[in-house]
Amino acid sequence: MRIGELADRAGVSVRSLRYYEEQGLLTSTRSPSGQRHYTEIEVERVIFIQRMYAAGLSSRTIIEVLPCTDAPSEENSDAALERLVLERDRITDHINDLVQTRDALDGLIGMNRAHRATLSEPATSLRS
Amino acid sequence: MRIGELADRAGVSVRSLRYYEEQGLLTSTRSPSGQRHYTEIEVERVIFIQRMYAAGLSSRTIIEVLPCTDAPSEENSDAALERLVLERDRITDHINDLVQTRDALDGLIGMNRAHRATLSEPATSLRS
DNA sequence: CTAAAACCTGACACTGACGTCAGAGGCAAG
DNA sequence: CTTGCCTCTGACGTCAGTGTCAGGTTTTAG
Repeated sequence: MRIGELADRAGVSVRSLRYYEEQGLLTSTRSPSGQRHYTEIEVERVIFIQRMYAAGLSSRTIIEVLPCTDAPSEENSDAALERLVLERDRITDHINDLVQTRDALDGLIGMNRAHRATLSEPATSLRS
Repeated sequence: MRIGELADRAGVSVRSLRYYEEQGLLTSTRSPSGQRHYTEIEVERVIFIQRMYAAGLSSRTIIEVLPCTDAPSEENSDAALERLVLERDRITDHINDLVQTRDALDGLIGMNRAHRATLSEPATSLRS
C-alpha cells in the first residue's frame, strides 16, 4: 500500500509517516519512481509508535525499544529490553503522579461544590 | 520573599516564575525599586501550577481553573468549576490509556524474557 | 564603602513533533 | 491526452515552556 492508505489505516498524517522514516522508526520499500510502499505489518508498527508517543516517549527512545517488537524472538540486544523495562517503570511513575493529581482535583471539585451547596441552601447538607 | 527564594521553595526556575506572571498565572507585589515580592501562599500556588503542567494542562487552561483554588469559597464562576471537571476527566482518560500501554509493554517484556529463557535453557520453562 | 549576589527588562535560542507550502513528477479513468 | 489526485523533496512555520545572554539597577555581606 502507498503512504496515503497507511496514514488512513493508522490514523496519522502523511507528514508524520515521512517524519517517522526520517527518524528511523519506519522503513519503506520504494517503487522505481520513488514512491513508498508498505505492508500490513507497518500498520501495526505505526500504531505502536503512536502509542509510545502518547505515553511520552521521544523518537530516540522509541528507536531503542523497537527491536523488542521487530523480532518477537532473536537476541534483541539487552539494551532494548532494558530500555523497555525502564520506560515501563517511568510510565508507572507517571500514572501514580496523575492519580495523585486527579485526587487533588477531586478534592478541589468537592470543596467548590460544597460551598456552592451552602450558598443555595444554607440549612441542608449534601444535595444530589 | 523575593523571586529567588520562591523559586527554591517551589523547585522551579526564576525564569519560569516570570513566565507564569507573564501568563497571568501568578501575581506579585512590587517593591519601590520594582522587585517582585511574594508570600507563603504563592509557594503553594506555584506548586499547584507545576502539578497542572505535569498533568498536561496548558497555561491557558490552568488560568481557567485557578479561580477554584483562589477562593475556596465565592462563586468561582461556573466556567472554572466546569473546566476543572473536564480536565479531571481528561486526566482519567489519560491514566486509562497509560495503563493500557503499560500492560502492552508488560506483554512485550514477557515475550522477550520468555524467548531469552528458551535460548539459555531449552528444556525448562519459567526460571526466576 | 565596596564587591558579590540577586534582581530587572527585553529578546533571541531551543527542542520536538508536526503543519504547510512550493515546485515537480507519477498514475488511473474518462 | 488530460484532468485530477497522489506522491516526492526540501524548507520554513508553529507552539509552549524554558534556557540564556546582555546591559543595567538593587540589595546584602563584609
